[in-house]
Amino acid sequence: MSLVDQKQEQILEAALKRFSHFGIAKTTMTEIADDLSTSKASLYYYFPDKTALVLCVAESILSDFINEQQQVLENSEDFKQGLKDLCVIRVGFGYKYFMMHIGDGQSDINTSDPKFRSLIDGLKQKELEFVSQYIKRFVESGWVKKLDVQETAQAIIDVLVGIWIAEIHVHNKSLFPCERLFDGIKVKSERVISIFCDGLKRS
Amino acid sequence: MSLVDQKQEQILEAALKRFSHFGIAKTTMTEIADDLSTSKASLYYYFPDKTALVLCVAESILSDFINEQQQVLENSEDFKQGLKDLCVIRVGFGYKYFMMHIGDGQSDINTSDPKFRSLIDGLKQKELEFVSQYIKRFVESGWVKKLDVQETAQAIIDVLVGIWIAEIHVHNKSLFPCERLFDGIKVKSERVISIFCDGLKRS
DNA sequence: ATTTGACTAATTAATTTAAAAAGTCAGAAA
DNA sequence: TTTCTGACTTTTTAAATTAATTAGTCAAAT
Repeated sequence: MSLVDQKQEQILEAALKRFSHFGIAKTTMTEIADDLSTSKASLYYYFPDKTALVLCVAESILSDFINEQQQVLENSEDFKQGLKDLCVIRVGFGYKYFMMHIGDGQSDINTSDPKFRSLIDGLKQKELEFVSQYIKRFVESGWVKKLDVQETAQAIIDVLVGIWIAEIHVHNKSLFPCERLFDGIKVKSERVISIFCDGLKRS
Repeated sequence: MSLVDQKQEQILEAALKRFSHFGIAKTTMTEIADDLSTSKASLYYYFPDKTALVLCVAESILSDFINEQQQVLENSEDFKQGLKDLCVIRVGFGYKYFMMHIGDGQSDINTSDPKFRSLIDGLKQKELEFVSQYIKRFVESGWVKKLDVQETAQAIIDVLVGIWIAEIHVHNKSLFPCERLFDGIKVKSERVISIFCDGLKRS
């Protein structure tokens, strides 16, 4: 890893700390520079602007998010349990990075930025693919009945995203994430996934 | 019906028209009065304040909403079809009264108003009850397997609300409701309900 | 090649001012 | 007596102005 890359890594790390604690909007470039005992101008030597920095951090978090989910599904031999584990990972990430408001609407990120959009779209694509793949595996093993795997995968994702957003929305009075909120999301998601899986089982 | 009641009805009707077209915030008491060729002060003879008027309108809409859903379920002999019809009714109301933003977050209504809260809570209670009742009927008929009906009813509602809010959220760039958005909600809801029902079927 | 202090430009926040809407009331009309 | 209204006050909301902060630049230094 080159020296430039190392420095970039340090900056990303420092930015991530601030972003995940205070949110993107409440983090200034000067603060990140100060944390690294360097100057703001120096940051601009490594990143063209704040948006690029934010995008790098978001990309790092989100690809971890997606990869962990993929791994959990790939290593699961129990269809229902695999999807429940998926819920746990999703909630864990949501709790950890809540302040960044990546997923929900009140985002600090400019969600219409084409670079951000294409990042999100790519990850959604990948997510749809590995959930489809997961279902396909269990269709082939005979546990799940024959169906349109992609459509079904999309339905599962829709449900999880839906419960997620609805729950955050309803308990929105509290600006900060509380464990109770995320526990609620976990419980509801797992409950729905359970029924859902029964509906996919070969009868 | 007394003369006072009649006048109140007229006011509610006029208010509903404006509210559902322009939203609550963009409707003034003077405009409602003008529509009825009367004076603003006159409105205040029949309603103590704007909030009371809004609450009356909301109550009228929402109880219709709930009652139509209840009727559809009560008259359904096909478990899955009944729930799909429920989706259709929900989407229809959403489309009709979208501008009032009753359900979603960006509400023109002060959602923390205790009177509004108790109205909502009461209706949610009722909704949970008749969905539970619906499931119970099909458990007893043997079509649905034995399960905690209330928990299951809540899961169905969570899913429908979730898809609803998530979809509005994602396509939020368009300030106004478009048919495509609500078609999307309908399709996704029905798709999920279908799988869900299979999961509840006695095997 | 990398860093920096001192700079400008663009955003955001705070303050003030003006406009609009909510809400009141004494007295008129039915 | 019940219902209605114009003229009024109070409260909210919107627009305009100003001040402060932050993003982003650059010539000079390391």
